[in-house]
Amino acid sequence: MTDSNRHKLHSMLTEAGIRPSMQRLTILEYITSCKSHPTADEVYSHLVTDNPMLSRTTVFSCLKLFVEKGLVNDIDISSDSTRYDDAHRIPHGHFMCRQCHRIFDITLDMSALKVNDGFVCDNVNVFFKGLCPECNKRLD
Amino acid sequence: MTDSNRHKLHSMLTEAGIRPSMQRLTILEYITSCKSHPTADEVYSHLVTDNPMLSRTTVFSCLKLFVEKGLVNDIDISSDSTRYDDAHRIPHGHFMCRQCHRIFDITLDMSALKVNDGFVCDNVNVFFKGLCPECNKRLD
DNA sequence: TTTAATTTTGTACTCAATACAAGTTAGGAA
DNA sequence: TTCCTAACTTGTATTGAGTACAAAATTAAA
Repeated sequence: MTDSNRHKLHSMLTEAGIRPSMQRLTILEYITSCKSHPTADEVYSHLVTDNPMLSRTTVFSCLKLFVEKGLVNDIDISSDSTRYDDAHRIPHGHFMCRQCHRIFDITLDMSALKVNDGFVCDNVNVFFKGLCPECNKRLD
Repeated sequence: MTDSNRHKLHSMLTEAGIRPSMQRLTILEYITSCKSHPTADEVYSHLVTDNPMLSRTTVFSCLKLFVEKGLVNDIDISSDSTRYDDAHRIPHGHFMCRQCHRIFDITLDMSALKVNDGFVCDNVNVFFKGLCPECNKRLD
């Protein structure tokens, strides 16, 4: 991690009202640099090799905190584990392939999605399911 | 259940390629008549009072089958239990209140939501989260 | 320093969902 | 009808993502 990146992550945490710690910086660094929409256990497995003292519980609780503070989005596209995504990207939808189970970003105009009067919405998700181009070709 | 309704449910099952059974008719009848987006356990708890021999496992497996065959939609709007919704309604979005945890239908033009070329989509979900009118008023 | 508050860690636990095998039911052939 | 086979249901045991909790470690402030 570069010093400038570390400083940026540090600011993201403090601006969100989260006290920075090594664990939180490490986890946020991975989520913001990762494009695979990992589960909490995948984040843990990846980080624990270089941080042997890291606890699985810490990963779960940090990710939960990040979601509460709006730094990270949680993606409940299927009933198995929750996946996580950097919230500082242009809003987009997600596509889950039923065959390979990968998650793809889908460019969308999310601003068109409005709720009825009286409802106060702080979060929108658009989830698509089906076959990704690769799996569709393979199964043809 | 009226005879005409029973006949309609029977057709829904056979047309979806599902062999009708008492359990399947009972579960489908409840889902299609219910507007509360129940979890599998809620479906089971409600039905078991009048059907004491009904098994929790049967409810889970029937609902899973209905989703596979497109009779019912599964709503994974939060990371706790999956909720179920009649698929024979006009497509709509869902709003989950963070306070009372109820799920509300949101009228939406879902046909505007398209995926990138190459992807084959068979299912779309739009999930909103925030405060429902009642809870928003109460917390003001 | 000392103290108090916060964070991390590890273990134990919860509970939605599933695997599995035994028991039951239903449909088709003879 | 009766037999046979396949499909369905049931109950128990199990899985695994996520959480509760308390002790240990770290940090901020006085």
